[in-house]
Amino acid sequence: MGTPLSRDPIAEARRNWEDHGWSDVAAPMAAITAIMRTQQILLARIESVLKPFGLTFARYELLALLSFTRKGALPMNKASALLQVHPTSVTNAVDRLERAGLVARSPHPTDGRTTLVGLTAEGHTVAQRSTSALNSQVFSEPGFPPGDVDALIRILGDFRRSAGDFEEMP
Amino acid sequence: MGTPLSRDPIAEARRNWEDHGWSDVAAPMAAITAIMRTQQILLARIESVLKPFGLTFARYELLALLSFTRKGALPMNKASALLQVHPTSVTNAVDRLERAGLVARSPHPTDGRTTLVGLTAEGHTVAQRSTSALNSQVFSEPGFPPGDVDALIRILGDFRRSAGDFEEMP
DNA sequence: TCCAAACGGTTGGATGTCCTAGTATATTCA
DNA sequence: TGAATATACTAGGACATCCAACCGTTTGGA
Repeated sequence: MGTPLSRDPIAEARRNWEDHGWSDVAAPMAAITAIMRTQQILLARIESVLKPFGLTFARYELLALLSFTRKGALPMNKASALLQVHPTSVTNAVDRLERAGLVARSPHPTDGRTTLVGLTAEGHTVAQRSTSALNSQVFSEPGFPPGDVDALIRILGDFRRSAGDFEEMP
Repeated sequence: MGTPLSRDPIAEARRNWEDHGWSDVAAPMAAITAIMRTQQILLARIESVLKPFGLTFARYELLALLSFTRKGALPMNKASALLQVHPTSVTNAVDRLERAGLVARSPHPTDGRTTLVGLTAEGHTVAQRSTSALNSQVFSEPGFPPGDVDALIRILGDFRRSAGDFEEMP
């Protein structure tokens, strides 16, 4: 995040789209590009808060997910489904968290294909502390006023449902 | 995007946050997580459309940016500023596009530090064709109704301005 | 005129994404 | 009962992100 540009590059792109005769898709293009940029900004903020815990957002999400389960453990395929990432991304995160001593793999008691990933005591502590940090440093000042937060939840919930993420009705 | 989950994992996470006493930040957390997931879905759609052109979104954005300049060329530092990515990301993209014959580097006429990156004839063609494909396959059916598109543009524009992206007032 | 500071771009590295392909295990169906 | 199919997870790889550090060039000020 260097010095601000004097003009909004996405508004500029939208004008370019309109100038080229693509007016009917200029607004969706701008909205989608704005989502990309907003994610990038938020990810950078989140990662700077997590860095002192030795975490990235991907690793944090797995720790947080585990911390909300009853036993602090999940089958890896379940983690992949709930985090909505490819199984190889879960393998990567578990590898790194295991190496850091925050989780441990264990075999499933009855299914030889399945590996459980569970929080260690230290993993539980780091999950709690990093969540506190995110709550106070990112989520309490998200950069959106409350009305916009509610609008985003509705708009992006509708989008995710229509994209096939889940079936729950509002 | 496998089979839909029966429940919205982000709504679930929000309930977890509320159950743990973090009600005041549960909604922003859900909004931010939804932005992350929405970006991921959109990126996957965009990349599947670009794949037949041998492009990724990062490479496409650079080609598109160049195609809107007068001479089809820009200094690399300018590209970095306008695309809002780190200079090393531009180096990476230029390397790959140059290798594919879609752009070429050239020295700046008067500033020995500066490298220009310009579209080749083939790069120009690929930029046009891939933009057409995105317009017809992604931007014409973004997954958001028009009212939501306008709301996103306003909300995310306000966010990006307050994050220091640009100074232009609405 | 010279030097320190800044700029531009690269290199090497860490990280995480998903793809393809492989192996081990479980399930289903004939 | 056995074979085909499906599932779970991994390995190797391509890709793109940004960080830290470096080198060459330009700029500005003493």
